[in-house]
Amino acid sequence: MAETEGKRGKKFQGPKGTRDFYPREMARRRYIEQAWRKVAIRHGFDEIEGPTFESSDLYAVKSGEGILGELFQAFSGKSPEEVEQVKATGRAPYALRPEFTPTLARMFADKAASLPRPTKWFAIPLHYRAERPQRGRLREFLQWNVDVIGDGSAAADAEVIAAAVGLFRELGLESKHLTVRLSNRDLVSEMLRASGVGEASVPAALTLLDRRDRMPPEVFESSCAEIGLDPIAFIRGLDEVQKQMNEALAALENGRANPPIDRSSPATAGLVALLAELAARDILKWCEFDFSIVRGLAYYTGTVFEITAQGQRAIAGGGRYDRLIEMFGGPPTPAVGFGMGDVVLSLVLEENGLMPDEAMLAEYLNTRPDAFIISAGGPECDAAVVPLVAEMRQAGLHARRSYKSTSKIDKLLKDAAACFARTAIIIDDAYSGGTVSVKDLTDGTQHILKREELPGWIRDRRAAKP
RNA sequence: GCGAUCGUAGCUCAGUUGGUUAGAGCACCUGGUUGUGGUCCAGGGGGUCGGGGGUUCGAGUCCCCUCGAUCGCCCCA
Repeated sequence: MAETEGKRGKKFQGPKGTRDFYPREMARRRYIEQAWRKVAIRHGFDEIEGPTFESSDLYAVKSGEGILGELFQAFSGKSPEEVEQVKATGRAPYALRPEFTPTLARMFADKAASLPRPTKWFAIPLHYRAERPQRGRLREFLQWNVDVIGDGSAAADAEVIAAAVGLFRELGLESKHLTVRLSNRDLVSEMLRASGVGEASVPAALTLLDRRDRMPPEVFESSCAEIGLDPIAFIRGLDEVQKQMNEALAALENGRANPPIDRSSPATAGLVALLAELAARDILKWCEFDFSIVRGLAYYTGTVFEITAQGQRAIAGGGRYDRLIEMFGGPPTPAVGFGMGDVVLSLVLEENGLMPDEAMLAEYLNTRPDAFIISAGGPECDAAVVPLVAEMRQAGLHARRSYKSTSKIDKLLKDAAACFARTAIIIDDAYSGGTVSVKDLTDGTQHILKREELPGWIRDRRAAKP
């Protein structure tokens, strides 16, 4: 049961696959959100946001059956027709957003005429998927979406990948922790056609390749046979091109001359162009080609990639979707982007000891109190605490005090340290003369100051610290 | 949607072959009455053992159902 009857009334559990964010967890969440936002802005992306729920039809436009089955559906229940529709069809008129790309495509299509090319957008929305929760996968999660719209060049592909790598660098992750695995659907499709797969069977073949690792070899082979593909020869050919491309990547990274690559294929030429763009952004060492990456979604067109850490599900995934804006009623517009979830990212950070402790989070998130005011005298000193806190706050400082009933200085100072206050303002008998003692809790030094000097002194002191 | 394991205070756990008012550490609160920072001492609040049902003289301890978490399958936007 989700609720239990206790002496005090009902007790509820949170819904399956959701998280409660107490201050400690919230600080970690803010840390990730802030890094996402900071890095996206640094890379020239503007933040957008859309509704938490959309018309179900929006997700039906480009999705397969499986995806619709994972939707959290929503309806107002206000009109009998609506309720009837849900009963009859099992489909509600709205759904909580399972991904952001349809919203983004809709938003772009609506204002396409007035938007610059390229348009660079990012978002940090909550997403909802009615899946069975597992490690690294919940039913409600945050996802960082980064997209370049209106630029079909390899430069745009590299631009979004560079943003992902920039995020990893911001958080202290290194190329040894993560790999950006690159592929290209056009290249794989081209090779499929060259191997005798009919045009109509190419999408099925891509899906097959995507699932290759998750099915028994016999099944894979028989399925290949059905669409006229010789799996052994094809995989060998694919591996050969992959090897060539990875050699080219290594050569470029080490500043050696490019080994000869067959550039007669437009797709191969595209990959070479992508390499040059990645090199220009100094992120080659994070990347490698892996043509087994196909991505499940049908709407991907050219470059596709996944970012993985050892032993984890993908931390991010994305690619080029040049047809999607058009499908949502906009002009033909190339686009590329990726999504990165907070759940796996958190796991990877924790696994590598890169999640900051409470004190570091307070510093990074700027939540350390500037001043913690305590009384060290008689009742008149006690009475001065609240007015002084108010005074500091009016001066724009983050001021706190203790809510304990004790008058023991050591316990009050402990209270100050517990919230990582930068200074403790100690009101003692000198207060009637207009001075207080200020203890700098970061270095232990203590100073006598006039009351009116406090805000300026605290600010200067704070600015002087690294 | 399927299978496996687990579920005792806010957290980490202990609870002998079922037996008196369920324990510890940490955290939290209050004291140790003029005292300067993660010490020390004493005291206190807080669990009816995820929830429901059953077996039994008696269940946290056995059985069934259910909720949740974890791992795998499906799926993975």
